[in-house]
Amino acid sequence: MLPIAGEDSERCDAARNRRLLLDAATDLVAAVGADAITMDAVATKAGVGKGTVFRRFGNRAGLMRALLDHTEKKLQHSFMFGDPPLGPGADPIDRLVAFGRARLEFVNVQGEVLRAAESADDARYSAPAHMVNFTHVLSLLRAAEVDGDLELLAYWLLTPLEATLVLHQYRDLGMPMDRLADGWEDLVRRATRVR
Amino acid sequence: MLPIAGEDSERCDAARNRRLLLDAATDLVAAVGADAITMDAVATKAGVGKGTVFRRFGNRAGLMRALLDHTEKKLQHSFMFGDPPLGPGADPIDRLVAFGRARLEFVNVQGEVLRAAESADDARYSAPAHMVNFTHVLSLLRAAEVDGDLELLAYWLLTPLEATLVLHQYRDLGMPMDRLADGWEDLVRRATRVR
DNA sequence: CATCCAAACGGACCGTGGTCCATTTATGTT
DNA sequence: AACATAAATGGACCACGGTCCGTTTGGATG
Repeated sequence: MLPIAGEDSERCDAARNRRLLLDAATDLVAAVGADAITMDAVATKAGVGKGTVFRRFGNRAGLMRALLDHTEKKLQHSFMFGDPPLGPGADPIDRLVAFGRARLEFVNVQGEVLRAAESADDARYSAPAHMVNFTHVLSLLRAAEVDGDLELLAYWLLTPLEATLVLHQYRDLGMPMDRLADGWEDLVRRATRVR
Repeated sequence: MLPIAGEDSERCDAARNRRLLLDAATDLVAAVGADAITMDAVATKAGVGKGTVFRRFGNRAGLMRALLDHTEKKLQHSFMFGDPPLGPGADPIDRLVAFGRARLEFVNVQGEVLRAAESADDARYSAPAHMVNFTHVLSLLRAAEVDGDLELLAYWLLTPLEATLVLHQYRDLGMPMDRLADGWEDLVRRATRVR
């Protein structure tokens, strides 16, 4: 059998279990919060063995990433193909600002899961989701003809949007999201001002 | 007995065990690297029970923080009382730049331990060491009469110096430290340019 | 339908971080 | 010196992430 190009053919029982696991995980997140979830609990709730969870998702962070996948893809689609100012057509710097605001909103909603997904220790900055964001920011910086070390700048413009930091500022320090968003816009405009 | 004000009186056996543990941990870090160290191993090597390790340092990150304490204090002393451009006397922005360079050098040397100390999940940005750096950066920004949301700016200027990111850029991506340092200086000068 | 095997499965098992509490010990008081 | 007590100790214990491997199963082939 020839698998359709790019399609990840998965045995049907495997696919069914993936769904069971994602549904179970979603329920548990809603019930007790992402931080309190154990892999055992997910497996049990889905009615499969623990080994299956790890075979599917690799580790805890992988499961969290999978939970975010759908939403993350939607966001990616928005800034790649959606309407301005997020999507193509608007001024690159305005798009960048819109990206940051959208990302902050994302963190505001999916915060806990996002933080759990980011805590992959090793592969935090090489995770696909981060790479997509990085590439996007970098290309916007280039399009805006900003000068300087744009790769580094792209990395550093993304760090203020990381869930761990944002959640700390928002929840522990009580900084409103608006403040973070406005501050980020200000940072972007300063950092990208052509010399 | 009245403990001397501010002095943390510690029973002498406790103090002795603290030293034993720190020495053991230092040796182990040198021998196998910070990432490979287990709390059991430290306890055993020091000849004490595991409970003692946790009583002293709270958790793994706490032990790592304790390992860094001496060096970290020296760095703090340098930028608070040392010679310019790191210490007082120089232009605030120049001091800020010097701070970043010194910090990057610190990460370059103590990278692994620093990363292990930062991964405190919850209390990463409220750790004393981070607070000191934050306060310092904030006061420099104020001294330079930079405008804008200086608190946020202080947070965001510190994130490029975090061990996890720096180690990724340096080791995984092969970015030389000089590049990071120069890039950071550039970022600082842009972000602090008075409107 | 019978055969075959790569893929998937599940749960026992392991290592490690962290907790608990009965026991020991340092130190100030009488 | 004997006592009192708060602090310190240590190691059994627990929970959770992650691995391993003998067993089961989907589904392609003849």
